Amino acid sequence: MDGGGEGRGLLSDRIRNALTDEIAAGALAAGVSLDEQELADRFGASRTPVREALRQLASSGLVEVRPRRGVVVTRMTPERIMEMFETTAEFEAMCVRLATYRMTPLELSTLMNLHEQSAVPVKASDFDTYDALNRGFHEALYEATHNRFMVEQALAIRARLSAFRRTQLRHGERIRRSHAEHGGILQAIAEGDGDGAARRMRAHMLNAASALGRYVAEQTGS
Amino acid sequence: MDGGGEGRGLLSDRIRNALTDEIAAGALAAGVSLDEQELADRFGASRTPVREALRQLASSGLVEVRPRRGVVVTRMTPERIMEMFETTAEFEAMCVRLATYRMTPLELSTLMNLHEQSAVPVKASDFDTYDALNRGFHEALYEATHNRFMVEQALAIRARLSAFRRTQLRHGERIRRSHAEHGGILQAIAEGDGDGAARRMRAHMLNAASALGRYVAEQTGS
DNA sequence: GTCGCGCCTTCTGTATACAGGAGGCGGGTT
DNA sequence: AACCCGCCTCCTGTATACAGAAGGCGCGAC
Repeated sequence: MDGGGEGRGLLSDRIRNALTDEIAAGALAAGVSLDEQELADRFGASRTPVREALRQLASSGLVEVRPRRGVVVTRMTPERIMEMFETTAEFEAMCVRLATYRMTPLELSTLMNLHEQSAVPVKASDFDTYDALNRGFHEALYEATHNRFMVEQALAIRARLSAFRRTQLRHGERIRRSHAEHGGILQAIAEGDGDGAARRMRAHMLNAASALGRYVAEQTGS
Repeated sequence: MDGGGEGRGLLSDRIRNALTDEIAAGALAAGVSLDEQELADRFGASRTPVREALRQLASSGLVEVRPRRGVVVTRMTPERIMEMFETTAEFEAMCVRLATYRMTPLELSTLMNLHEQSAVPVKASDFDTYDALNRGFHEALYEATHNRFMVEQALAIRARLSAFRRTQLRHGERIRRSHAEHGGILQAIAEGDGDGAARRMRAHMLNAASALGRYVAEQTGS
C-alpha cells in the first residue's frame, strides 16, 4: 500500500503534477533552467521519468525545451497571460454560441441547476465551492457543443490557464459579479440568442481577466 | 555530414515525424497497437527515443497511451474528423474576426499579395504550390490577430488536421472555389467587416470539410 | 590589454539493463 | 465439459551506463 492514493499512478505522472504545482505556485520561478539530474535526485527517481515529465510539461507550454540546451520554465509575461485569457475568452464565446443552438432542454436545465446551486457559495463567499461550480458551469457549456474535440480543446486551454486562475476569484466582489454574468449568459441561451450569449461570455471572461490583470500588476509591478 | 538534412535533429523527433507520416498516410491503421521494441528495431534505435516520440504523438492526439497497456493509434472515425474540422473552422473564424480589427495595412497588403500569387497555381492546377500558399494565407491571418498564444493554438489545431487535409484539395474544382472564397474573406476584411469575414471563413472551412467528407465517405463507406 | 582559439566540464540524448504488472494459456477442479 | 486458478511470458516503466554536443574557462597570440 501507499500513503493514500498519491503513489498510485506512474512516477512520471506524479513528477509532472508536482512540477506543475511548483511552477503554478511560483516555487519554480519563470526562466530558471531545470537540471534533469537535480530533479531526479530531488524526487528520488532517475532521469528517465523526469525527462518524460518535462516533455509533457513542454507540450502543455509550462516549460520550453531547447534541444541539447536544457529545459527552462516558460517566462510568463503579463502580456502573455493576457493573450491566453483573450484566447480562452474567444474560445469560450465560440463554444457558448454553438452550445446555444445545440443544447438539449435537459442540458439547459442542468446548467440552470448549476447556476442556482452556485448562489449559495456566492452568499457565503465560499471561494473553493464556487470555483468548483464555476468550473462545472463552463465545462457543461463545452459539452453542450456536442463536439468532443472542441470540448477537449477547451479543457486543454483552460488547464493551461488554471495556474493563474486560482487566485483570480479571491477578490470578494468579483465572485458576485461572476455569478451575475453567468445569469446573463444563461438568459441569452434560453432566448436562443447565440451571438448575444457569445458576447456576454466574452465580456465575462475579459472581466475575469482584468480582475486577474490587477492582481498580476500588483505582483510584478511595484 | 549526413544524408542531406534529414539526419539533423533529434532522433526522437525524426521518429515522431516518421510515425506521424505513417499514421497520416494510413500505413499504420487506426487501432493497431505500437510495440516499442518493434518500432525501435525498425528505426534502428533504442526504445528511449521511440518512447519519447510516442509520448509526443499522444499529446497531439494521434495515439493513445494506456498506462502499462501499450500505445494504440487513435481511432479516427469520420465523425471525429468532422468535429476537428468544425473546431478548426470556428477557431479560424474567430481569428479572422479579430484579425480584421487589428491588422495593419502592411499585413493586409501581404495577405493580398499571397492571394494574388496563388492565382497562378490555381490556373495551373498545381496542388502542392497552392497548398503551400494556402497555408501561408491562413497563417498570415493567425499572425494578424497579434496574439502569439492564439497563433500557437491555431497552428497546433491545424497541425492535427494536416494529416487529413492533404488529400482534400486534390479535387480539381475545389481548388478554384477555395481561391474564390479567400477573395471573399479578403474583401470583408478590407471593408472592416469582422463578423462578415468570420462568417465567410467559417463557410470556407466547412466547404473544405464537406469536400473532405465526400472523400472520407468514399474511403470508409462502400 | 584584448581578442581568439582550444581544452575541459557538464549536461543532454541515446543505449542498455533490470523489475513489476497485464494478459494469455494450461492444468486442475467441480 | 465448462469454469476458475495459477503460472508464465511479454511488454511497459524505471534505473543505470555511455557518447557527443554546448558552453565556460584559461592560455596564448597580436
